[in-house]
Amino acid sequence: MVLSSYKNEDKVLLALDCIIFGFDQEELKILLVKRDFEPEKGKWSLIGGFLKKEENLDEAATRILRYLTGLNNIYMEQLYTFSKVDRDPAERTISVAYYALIDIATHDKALLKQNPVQWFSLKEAPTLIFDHHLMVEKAISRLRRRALTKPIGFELLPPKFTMRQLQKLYEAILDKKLDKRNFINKFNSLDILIKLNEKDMSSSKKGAFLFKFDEEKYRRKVEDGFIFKI
Amino acid sequence: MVLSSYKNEDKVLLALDCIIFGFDQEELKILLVKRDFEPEKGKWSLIGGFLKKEENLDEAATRILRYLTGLNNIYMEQLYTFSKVDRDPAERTISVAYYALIDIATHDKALLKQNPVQWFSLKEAPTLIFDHHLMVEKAISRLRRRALTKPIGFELLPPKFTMRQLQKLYEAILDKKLDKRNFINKFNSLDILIKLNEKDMSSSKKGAFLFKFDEEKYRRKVEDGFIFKI
DNA sequence: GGGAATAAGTGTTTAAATTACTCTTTTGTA
DNA sequence: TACAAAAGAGTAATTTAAACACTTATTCCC
Repeated sequence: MVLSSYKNEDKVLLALDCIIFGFDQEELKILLVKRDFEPEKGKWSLIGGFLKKEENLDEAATRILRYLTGLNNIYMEQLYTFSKVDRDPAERTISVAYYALIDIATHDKALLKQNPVQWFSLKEAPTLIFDHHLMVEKAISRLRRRALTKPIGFELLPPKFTMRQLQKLYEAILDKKLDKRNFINKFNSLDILIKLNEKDMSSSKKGAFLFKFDEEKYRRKVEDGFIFKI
Repeated sequence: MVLSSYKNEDKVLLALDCIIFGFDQEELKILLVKRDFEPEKGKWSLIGGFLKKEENLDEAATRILRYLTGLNNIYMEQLYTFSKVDRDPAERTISVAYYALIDIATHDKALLKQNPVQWFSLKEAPTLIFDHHLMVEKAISRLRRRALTKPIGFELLPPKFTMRQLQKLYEAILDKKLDKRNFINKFNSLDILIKLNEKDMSSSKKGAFLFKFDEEKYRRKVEDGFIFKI
């Protein structure tokens, strides 16, 4: 059985579901869609789709996300494959979960065109169909760990951001308050940010300097054995 | 397409492949099988099989492993799902990789009955079929990270082991030398080992005390917020 | 124009964790 | 009985993490 040819094996439907994280300067959000077909029509769900014969999973996830947001170049990562026998009551499907990170401010216009999708704060998200809550839970815990060892947080911010925004993002991801001075000292010691000669005046009278992530410098440091660890 | 019913979607073959790690008191090994069917008949491969309609992936991985080793209660964890379109030249298959940890000494007899399987040291393993080398690579890096934050190493040791054996295991997993005193101090401070009133006399004249992992104590500590970190 | 309000920006001290490091003990075997 | 072979045990130095509070710049309002 295990060691035999595979002519007579069962085939299955392979779905993909995307946990799309966004950040709005205050809290982490996820993008959900109101399902417009059975089963579970009218309920909130992760964005999903099915794998096609001619594509691999990363490509399928990208296609599904682009179909929804109209955007390429989104950070995505495969999360886990969910396979409970009756997870979808309509038909046996296995679902590979991906998570994506996008900056809400930059991408909101494209999304707003799509009627049935909506951002929900993590803490106020509605009940989801199937096992989607498990997927979200696992995605949060992966994001939390990943944010400490890879600079993926920048995917959730605009290209230029203040230190305050960066700190608030990490506080949202880790769900705990951080000390301002320690945070800034730590990040400065990593030496992967470029301080711009520009201030953001929207949040204070003094104005806060804008920074951007120095992707090239980061890459070079990694090549030299540097490990990002906040 | 994404938001439509799923009557007409493509179905695929869903395979599983298991990276089985073992430890023989000196180095990390993986268990491979000589493939006895086409394609790639006669070449070395990970242990694999296909998902059946009535089981989920964890169950399938357990079944496949039991079929091979005759054993239950093996530590297994889902690793990643591989989906390159032409990864299997015979037919489009998606493969979910699992990795398992077993103590070679305890389980070797059962394995020896199975002719086509063989242990290979990681550094001397033969070329593998398909994308199995990617699976192994990813499994090693997962194991390496996991071993630092979960006491999974004990799965690779006999129930009773010496401090020396434990250290050698960690050295094998992390692929670097560790300082004997620091290692022992660190582990003692975790306070999850039971020192037995028994010595292993096989490796020295003085004899080395045997220890065992206190699973119950570990569980209780975790409940109190303890995080294993070596 | 002066003062109040608001958030930005900045270092030091203390505690904790990690690393580096070597000699003595035990006991079986020659 | 002495030699070989691995076990066992503690301290000092360094690095990293955590706690902590005041000054500065600017706008807005009076």
